[in-house]
Amino acid sequence: MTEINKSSQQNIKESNMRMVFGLIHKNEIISRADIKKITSLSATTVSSLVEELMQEGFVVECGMKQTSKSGRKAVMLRINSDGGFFLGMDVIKNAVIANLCGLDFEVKESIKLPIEEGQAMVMVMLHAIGRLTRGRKILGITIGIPGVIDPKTNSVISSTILDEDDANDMYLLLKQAMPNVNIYIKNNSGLVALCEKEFGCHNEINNLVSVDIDDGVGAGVLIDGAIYDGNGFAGEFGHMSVDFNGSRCSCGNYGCLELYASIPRILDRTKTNSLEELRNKIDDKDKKVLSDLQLICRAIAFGINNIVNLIDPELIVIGGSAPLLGETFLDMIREYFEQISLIKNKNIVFSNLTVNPVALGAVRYAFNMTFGQ
Amino acid sequence: MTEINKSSQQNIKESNMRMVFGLIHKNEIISRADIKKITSLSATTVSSLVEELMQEGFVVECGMKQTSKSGRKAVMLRINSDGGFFLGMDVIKNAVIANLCGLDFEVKESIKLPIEEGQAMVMVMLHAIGRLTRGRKILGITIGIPGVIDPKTNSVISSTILDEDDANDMYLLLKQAMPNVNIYIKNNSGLVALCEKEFGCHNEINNLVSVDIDDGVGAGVLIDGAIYDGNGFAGEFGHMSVDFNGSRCSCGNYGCLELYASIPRILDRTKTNSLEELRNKIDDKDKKVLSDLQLICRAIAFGINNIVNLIDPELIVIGGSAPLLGETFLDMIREYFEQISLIKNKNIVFSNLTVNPVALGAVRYAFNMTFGQ
DNA sequence: TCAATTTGTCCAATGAGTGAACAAATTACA
DNA sequence: TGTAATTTGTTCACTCATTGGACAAATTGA
Repeated sequence: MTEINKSSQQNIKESNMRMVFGLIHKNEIISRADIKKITSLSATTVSSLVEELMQEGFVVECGMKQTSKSGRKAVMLRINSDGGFFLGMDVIKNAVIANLCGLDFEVKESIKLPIEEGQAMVMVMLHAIGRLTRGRKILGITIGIPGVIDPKTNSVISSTILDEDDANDMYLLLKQAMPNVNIYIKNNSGLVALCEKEFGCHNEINNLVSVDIDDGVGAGVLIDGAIYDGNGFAGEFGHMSVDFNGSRCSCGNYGCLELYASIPRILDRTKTNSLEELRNKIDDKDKKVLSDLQLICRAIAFGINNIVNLIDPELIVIGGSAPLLGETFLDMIREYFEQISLIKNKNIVFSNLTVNPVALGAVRYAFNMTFGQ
Repeated sequence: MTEINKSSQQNIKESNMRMVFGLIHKNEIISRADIKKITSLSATTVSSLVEELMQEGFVVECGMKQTSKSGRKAVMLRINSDGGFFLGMDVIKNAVIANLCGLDFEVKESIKLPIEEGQAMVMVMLHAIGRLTRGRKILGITIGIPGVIDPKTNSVISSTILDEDDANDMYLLLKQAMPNVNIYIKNNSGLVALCEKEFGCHNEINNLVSVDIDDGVGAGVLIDGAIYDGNGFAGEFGHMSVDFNGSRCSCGNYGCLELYASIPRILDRTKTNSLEELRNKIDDKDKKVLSDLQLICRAIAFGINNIVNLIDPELIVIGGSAPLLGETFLDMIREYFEQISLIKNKNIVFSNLTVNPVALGAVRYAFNMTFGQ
């Protein structure tokens, strides 16, 4: 028999509690009366929900403030940033980066542990978790991995950087170490997309694609505010083809975007040795380099246009190392895009995040799973 | 101030009511006791919800049946197929096709009204609505349109077949004629995708893309069981490029899939005059035709692979006129796909629907909006 | 100083869901 | 045939989240 989720009074309370918490979180400081006005919950309900949030240590009162022309001052409420902590991890080829954040998403502590040759990756992760979580109220942990994860079982199906043992046992070993904490394993590209939505200063955009240009080319897809994984393989943007007569890629496809637009390929084609050198030549308007970049930017524009023609997101954010190349590079992409696109004036921007977007996205993911987006 | 939706007891009831109705609908006949077991609602609640559904005329009792080894027979429940009606419309270049269905989705009545030169399309639609709805309890109407619709206002932003007046006033005029009925205006490709999910015999698949190959090439995107419109332009699959060195398309892009895979282009390239002729030549293993089809099928495979690398749906359903070409055609596409894909054994099938998928999808959309999916 | 306003708590009432008790219907078996 | 066991579905008293009204406290303005 199928299991179905019935609704009960607990659902109402949880949902309203999340809403109230979300409001306090978003508004920095707010009074019970204003929460009542915004939510149209009754004063009684607001008071009782706030009371419970204070009991749990998530919310604190912070003085009185005049909020209207006349009448009694209001007691202001704010998040207690130390009321609970989330841990977000970015697992890369030879290191594990772990950030610990409070409820205000400020990074309280951050460590980067190298992974030595032959060392089991999971052990390094456990070490990082041990160091950051000691004695703290941990509400959730998210691990960002380059690879395919089965969303149902949390198991890593395939990854370019994990060996089989690491992939198989990861979730269980982590869960064993932190049995009372929710642990999420997510593809890193999706976390970047979430980070862009939540911290990228794009206001209230819920459908976006983040394009990551680095050693490889990937994409994170955000739909209705949530990371979209498809069957686990969503976001393999680097292996979208823009030329079915192009050369063969290691993935088996022909004319993949990654063959044009990964950083190594870009350096190769422009005959430069580093991003700094390339950036300087772009800024110096080096004719040869600008001409070499044409094909690259055109390929990227075709890739983005293919995304737009399929899922028409509100925003495309280009991140990874690409922003280091400067606005000229972006403008070239935009120009090609406008030439070929059915939908004009699409919002295509560089990421303006200065933090590690995987680790911070990971923290935010755990937060959203705990408190609702 | 932002408006936010609070939860109340009414939400619980509505949600549970939908669940119970959905169960009865899905199981054809079922007893209160079985509903209790499946939902884990209390017997009291099940009885009271069923009572209300019967009052509204959506559900009827239909005799007793032994459902277990021993004990009292159970009173069986089923949907009252005449308890309410939905109207779904497929608006094409020169005609309006309207289907009226009861709660069992059987087509009770269907009409196709031609649109004469110079006639206002909305008038024809109103005429169809008038004829089919008279004296019936209408629960919802969905109009399927080839074009871009603003999901917030229900207004048609652009369409290849509607003139400006028709596009602007459509929703308001329809609403005026049927003020008490919910009216939805949706892009036709999305409705096809929904129809495939609900009636295409693909069990429990919630992420799929339907590819429509006809005069044009389009796609409907279904994500988590719901039609995904993006900003309104999602599904312009025909203008995905597979060759950035290809010839220019009327849309401004180069190497669009539509230049290879629309039915007119297919007939053109294979030098045949009709789909029947082409089908016969394929079945006769005409070497020339099979060779001409290679490029077409390869282009389609590249397009599908691009979809898969971006959103990795569980299933790709190819519909429109393409299934008339037979399994050989599909196998050629699959073969090319396997050669180039990162993700193997993707489910790519022909549509097996024999009904008008836009009109039926439209009915289902209105149903889902009323009773929840 | 008093009226008006605003904040936030207390209290009785509403309504959705629950579990226990129970009557009715049916099978199994002595 | 009669009785025990099982199953179905209803009635009733109870729980819990939310609500609206009453009310006290705090504050402004006249």
